Amino acid sequence: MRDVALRAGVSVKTVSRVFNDDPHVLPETRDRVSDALAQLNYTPNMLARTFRDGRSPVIGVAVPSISDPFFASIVGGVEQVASRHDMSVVVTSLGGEGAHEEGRVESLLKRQLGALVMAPTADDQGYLARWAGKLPLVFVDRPPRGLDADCFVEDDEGGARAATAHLVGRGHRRIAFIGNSTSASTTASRLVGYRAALAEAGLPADEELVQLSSLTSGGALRAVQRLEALEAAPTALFSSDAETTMALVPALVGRRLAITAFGDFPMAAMLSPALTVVDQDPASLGRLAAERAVARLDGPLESPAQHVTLPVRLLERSSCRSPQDLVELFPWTVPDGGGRVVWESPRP
Amino acid sequence: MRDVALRAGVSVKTVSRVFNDDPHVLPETRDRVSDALAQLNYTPNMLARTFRDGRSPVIGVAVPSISDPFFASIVGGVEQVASRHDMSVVVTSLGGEGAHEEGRVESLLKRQLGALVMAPTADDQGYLARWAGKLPLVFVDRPPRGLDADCFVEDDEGGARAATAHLVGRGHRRIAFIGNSTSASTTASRLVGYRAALAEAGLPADEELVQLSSLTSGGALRAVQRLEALEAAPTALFSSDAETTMALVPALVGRRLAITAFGDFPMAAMLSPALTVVDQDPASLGRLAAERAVARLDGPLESPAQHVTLPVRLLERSSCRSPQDLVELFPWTVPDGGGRVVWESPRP
DNA sequence: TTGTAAGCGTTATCAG
DNA sequence: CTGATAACGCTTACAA
Repeated sequence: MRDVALRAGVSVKTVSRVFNDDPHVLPETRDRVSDALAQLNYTPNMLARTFRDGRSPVIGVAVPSISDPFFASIVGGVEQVASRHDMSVVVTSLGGEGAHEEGRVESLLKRQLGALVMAPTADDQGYLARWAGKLPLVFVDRPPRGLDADCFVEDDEGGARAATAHLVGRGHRRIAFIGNSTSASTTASRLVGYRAALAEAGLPADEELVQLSSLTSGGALRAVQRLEALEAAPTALFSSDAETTMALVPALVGRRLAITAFGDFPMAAMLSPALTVVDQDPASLGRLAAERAVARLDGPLESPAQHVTLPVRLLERSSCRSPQDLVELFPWTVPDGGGRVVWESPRP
Repeated sequence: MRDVALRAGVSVKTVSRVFNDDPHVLPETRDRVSDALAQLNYTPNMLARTFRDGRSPVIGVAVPSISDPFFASIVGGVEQVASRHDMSVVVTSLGGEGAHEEGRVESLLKRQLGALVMAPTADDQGYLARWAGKLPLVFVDRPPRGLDADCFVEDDEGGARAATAHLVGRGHRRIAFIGNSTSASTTASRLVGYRAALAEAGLPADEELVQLSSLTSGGALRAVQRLEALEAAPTALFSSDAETTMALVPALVGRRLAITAFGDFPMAAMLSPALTVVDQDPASLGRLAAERAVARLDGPLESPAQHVTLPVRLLERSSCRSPQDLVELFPWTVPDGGGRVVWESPRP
């Protein structure tokens, strides 16, 4: 920039003005500077600009796993809004366990983010209190614990209750709940909804029917086997999240069960039978969170936190027959661990 | 930081030293500073540090769409490596069309990225020449055009040839190619592979059988209908990418065709029939690209560009019967546009 | 309309 | 071992 100023015979401040389209520059001067700019093909150093005003035009996004399609959609939504506001998006995966959350998030925060959007994995976000006044913190999918902040979640309890009631309406009386650990608050809320539906139908809440399995396909299979071994085995399943459902599907091959799941996912409609699911809208979640963050950035940081619950919809497909009418699930598929390698690229 | 120095009765430089574990500090001084640090709960300003050394510890990732599971996995791979090296990841979606590429990428670059990993969508990356000397540029999935740079792609041609040959081996003689626009170099290479397989089998290259459809499910359906209307309709399809395949699946409901696809995707093994696919490894692609970027960051920027082609594998599942033995595809599914809404959360 | 000076938070340099 | 000073590139406040 100094070089440009020198070449154009002006001060650096004038160069800065030209760059920022400050109207108080003589057209003639402007041209001279523009020429110099072009000749040296000067690129402004955003880092310096950013440093100067102390906050970077960056929205941080922290999610359990960036490669999970659900969270990838949230990130996509955030990115869409961010780019409209000339902000970038930095992402961080937290891992499922919550152990890394604080470290990962703190290291993001140290970079003077403009705002943070996060789906927490740890049990407590109290450590964020010291940041709360400095930048907008917006939670998505899961509310914060030990901290009050803006939050966009979906109607976990209502959706789970509707999905369970749907199975009850089909005549099922033994309905299992399968989900990952209740450390995720979404799972806890869905469990509440599930139990509410059973209670409303006057069905007993049998704890044996609640399986908090790990998310591997092996774990899902074991959970299903435990359920089958029960004296009064369930005729239907409610799966608490898309990740669990995807792990569960291979375990259900050839079995006879009805199933309803929280969370749609690619190809759920093309399975055989097509899965009846509670449909969420992760992209909107991301967009709304980002918009809230941007609004806080412009306006006052301190107004009371908003807690928004987005509606979800129960999408009926064909996976919920009545107990008498149950059919084999996924009858055509071959549960061979994903296929047989019949060719491979030659290695160099 | 000045406050800390004041409180500890030392200079800011000493505070800095304590912070950076500089050994040349008396233990006693160190303790005093540490106390002050804790009491004021000082947080180092990474932005300033970063500004000072002129380059930010950030890897930029530019992909067509962050919410596409394939690219989300690439981002996940990059992020994994980045976090091992204490770097963050900023992501940007380019959109399928290439029109926004230059703008989006330039605005990333202006932020003094440490390195850039990208899957280009435009026809030409010549505009990046001025950046090539300043930071590592690493391409993934698709090679750059109009620029030489490090590049990690998968064996598109070989995989497509194997997948097509697999269909030929099952007795198919009329095999269609469906993909998105050949502006993506991956599609172009796969088309080459497809043609090579036909040529090797002595089959004619009928241009009517090559359908470059748009990626919507309606577009896929029209492409299939055009193929069916052909005088000599195909008995088998080769789908050129996962996005196309996912759009295609609903269009194939109840039809009789064999199908092979480039690119695995969640639940492909659970469709009925399970899809035979060319399996890629996007997470590795991302990891390798990031590792290369980091290596260039440490070592010399200027060594010759490396072009690496990763092997792919053909995963046989059940979607490739012989023409005589063809069955209805996805017979159980209900092509009702994804389901019927039977319940919705009450709106506030 | 243009220029000067100061400062954002950190670290390298070099002197003490 | 510790400290003063300058510098990174840019912009704001103020002066000319």
